[in-house]
Order: sequence, then C-alpha cells, then structure tokens
Amino acid sequence: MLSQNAKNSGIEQFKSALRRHAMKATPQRLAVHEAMLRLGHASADTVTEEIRKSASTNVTVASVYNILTNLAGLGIYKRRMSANNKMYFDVNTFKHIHLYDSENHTFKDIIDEELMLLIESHLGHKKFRGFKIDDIDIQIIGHPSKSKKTL
Amino acid sequence: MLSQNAKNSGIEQFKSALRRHAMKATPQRLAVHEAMLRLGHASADTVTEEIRKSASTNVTVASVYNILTNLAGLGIYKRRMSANNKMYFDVNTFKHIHLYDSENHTFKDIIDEELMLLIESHLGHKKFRGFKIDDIDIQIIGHPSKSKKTL
DNA sequence: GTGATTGCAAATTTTTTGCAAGATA
DNA sequence: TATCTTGCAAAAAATTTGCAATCAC
Repeated sequence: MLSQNAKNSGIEQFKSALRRHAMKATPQRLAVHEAMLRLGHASADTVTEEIRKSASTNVTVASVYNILTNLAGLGIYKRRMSANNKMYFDVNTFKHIHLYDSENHTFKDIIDEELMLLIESHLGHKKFRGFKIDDIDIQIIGHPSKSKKTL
Repeated sequence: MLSQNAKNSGIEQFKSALRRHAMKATPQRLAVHEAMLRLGHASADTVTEEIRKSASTNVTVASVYNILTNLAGLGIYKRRMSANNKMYFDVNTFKHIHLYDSENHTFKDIIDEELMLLIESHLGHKKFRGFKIDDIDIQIIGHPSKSKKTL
C-alpha cells in the first residue's frame, strides 16, 4: 500500500522534475525511472533488461545510458562505481551507506543516520583547502559469509 | 632521504612479498611497483605511461593490467573505483580516506585515524547478517573550488 | 510544426585473453 | 632447464556518439 503510493508519487514527482527541467516525459524515461524505483541500484544493462522484461516500452542500451547519465546530471540519480568496473546508478538521494557485495556485485542500502551525522560532524570542522565537498560516499565492502558450509 | 629510504625499503619489501608468493621479480613488476610508490593511486594506463617515461623497462598495458590485478589479489594493492569509470589501484594499505577530485579524476589520501576509529567502533557492534565485512571505503567527493572570486 | 529524443550502428575506450617467445629461479 | 611472465594482437566488455527518423509538447 504504502509502497504502491510511494511508487506512484515517485512517478508523479519524476514527471514534475522533468517538467521543471524542460525535459519531455518520454515513455523511455518513464520506463527507466519505474525500473529504477524497483531496482534501487542498477547498471544500464540491468535497467534495459528490466524494462524489456516488464514494460511494453522498448529501449536500447544507448538510450538508457543517455537517460541515466542525464538524470544523474540533474541530481535525480547518483552515479556510483562498483569494483567490477561498471557504472551504477542509485535512485535514492537520501543519505545512506552502501553495502557492496563484491561477489555478486550488488549494492544494499544501509540507513544509519547516526553514523552519517557522526561523520559529517567530524568532517564538518575540517577544511580541505581549495576543495569543495560535494558528497561523502561510504561503502562497506564484503561478501556473503557461507555459514552453511554446504550450499 | 627518508623518502628515498622508504622507497628502497618499499622495493625490498615488495621483493620479499613476491618471493613469499613464489612470484618472480621481473623488471616489469618492479617497474610497476616503483611507479605505484611514486603515484600512490593510479590506473593501468597511467602506470604504463609513468614507466615509459621514467624507467628503461618497457611494458605493455596488458601486462600492467595483469600485474596490478595480481598484486591486488595478494592484497599488496587495493582496487578502487572512480567516477570516471576506470579501475584505479591504491598502493597504500593502511587505513585512510580518499578525497576524490571529480574534475581531474585524482585521489588524495587523507589520514584521519580518529575518524576511522569512530566509524569502526560504530559499525563494530552492528551485524550485517550473512555478510562478512572486508573493508570500509570512505570517499569524500568534490572539486577544486575556484576560490578566485569571493574568498 | 518543431525541437527534443530515441534507435541504430559504428566508434571509442577500457579490460581481458590466448599463445608463442623470452626471462627468471 | 622448467616454469612463470611478458608482448602482441585480437576479443570482449562497457560506454559514447552521429544522424536520420520519430515523438512529445
């Protein structure tokens, strides 16, 4: 329920963001955003796959790249890099930490406001001369622990 | 002086690390490591360039990739991700934070033991079920502030 | 209608791989 | 000498770009 509303409002918000930037609400852009809302984090090819699987809209990877890059430029997504050397995009703009699974190359969000505040307040009074801070990226890197031995 | 010693001992340490792993001390590997000690963080092509510029050893990018990847596998280097979508390697194995300059795509080390401890102790008593933490990566992303105007 | 946007294919860029030739222990 | 490594060139993988056709406004 909540999630459904959240998604709808997500799309509405998205449309008005597009309008605000004088960008057309093309089916491709909407499909990309819908996929991103479902996926959370994804690479261009994953998004393309997801769209082909679930939507009637057809898209090409090239367009998905362009769309994701443009939207990241507007701050609607965040570009992320993973250790498997692919570009990932992140739909969540709120502050959070990432848990990166280096085996499966997936990201999981960790919301830990306390920690973010801790770090920000620690860094807050530090100056990096000649450097304007845009973002702080915290990634916890690990792998699934095979606690089952035989699996 | 100190830096020279540090570099020499770096090379000696490196050689014994190679020996320990039954890897041969080829001129290419030594050249890569020397370049990495100078560069700190670098991508394969930067390392190749640096070697060609400064050393008599000649190398191919393919070999540099292989060497960097192998050494990262041994934990001698650390693989890093940058927003310009290239693989970077990091020669410093001690815990530190990175300042990533998104304009010039360069990294700078920040040593802030206090912050690392803060984060580790905060995360220390958190459990991520089924997940084994290998590393915590903190990146401060920003760009040079054109302080010319108003400062 | 008209300018923005997409699809397609080709070009770039980055990384990986196979195998013969060469170097190291 | 036996094996590990490198060089080279070609293959893969990932991303970007040009341009005509198409679509949203």
